[in-house]
Amino acid sequence: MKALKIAKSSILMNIYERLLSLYGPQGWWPLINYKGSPPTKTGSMQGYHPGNYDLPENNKQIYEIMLGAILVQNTNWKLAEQALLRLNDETGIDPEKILQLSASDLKETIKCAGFFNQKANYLRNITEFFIKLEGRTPHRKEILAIKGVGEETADSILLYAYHKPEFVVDAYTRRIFHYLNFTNQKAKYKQVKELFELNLPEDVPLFQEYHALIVEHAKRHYIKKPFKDEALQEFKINK
DNA sequence: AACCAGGACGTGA
DNA sequence: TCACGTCATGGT
Repeated sequence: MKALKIAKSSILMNIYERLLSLYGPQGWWPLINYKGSPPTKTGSMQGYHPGNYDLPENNKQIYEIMLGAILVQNTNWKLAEQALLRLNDETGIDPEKILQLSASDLKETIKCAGFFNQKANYLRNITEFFIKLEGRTPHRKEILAIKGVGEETADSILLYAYHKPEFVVDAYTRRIFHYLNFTNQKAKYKQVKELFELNLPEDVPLFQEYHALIVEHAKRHYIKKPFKDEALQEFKINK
């Protein structure tokens, strides 16, 4: 049992190193309010602040990560970012000003990111939450209690905005590690999360970069079926 | 022209 | 608990 755990740990690190050497640091979480960051697209070697794991550097950036985490739900970052930039134009990412926007204005502003009716509500929910925090770091349960925040979004906020060692599991993570036979399709969120958290050192920059690399890798090899993934073929578990 | 995107929620079984 | 349906725009 312990031997298996060590082996898995080693393989997970090898996969990480492989992805990192393939794509380089991704510069997550992308921040528009980051001086010296040209608003370009994310992706391999195109992140906003690759290799900088000290962000966010202020409360506004924490709030920006929260907004982005909602906006990017079930859409791509390019569109979420457009919505974020428009919100920035209108409010400067000021929570009070965002609450002052009318519902219709808010919806119109974020329309490009899809699901704008519910996301407008979710943005308000998380904005009220953020204001009430008054700079305090929230617990996972508190964040999960916000309507519009599920497990992935909560972990994204904790990992990238608050540097908490919570591994983020998204659809891509499931897809890759199911393909490699590390998890089954129907594994619950917590199970997949623990595959990483129990077999990797509790290292925030590692968790941040790993998740970002998974997304980049999946975009390249796990969109069209059947999946091939020659880059990680050697790590596939035979069963 | 279907299919997909860095999900979450409500519902009925 | 769980399997589905729903939410919606934009890119390929």
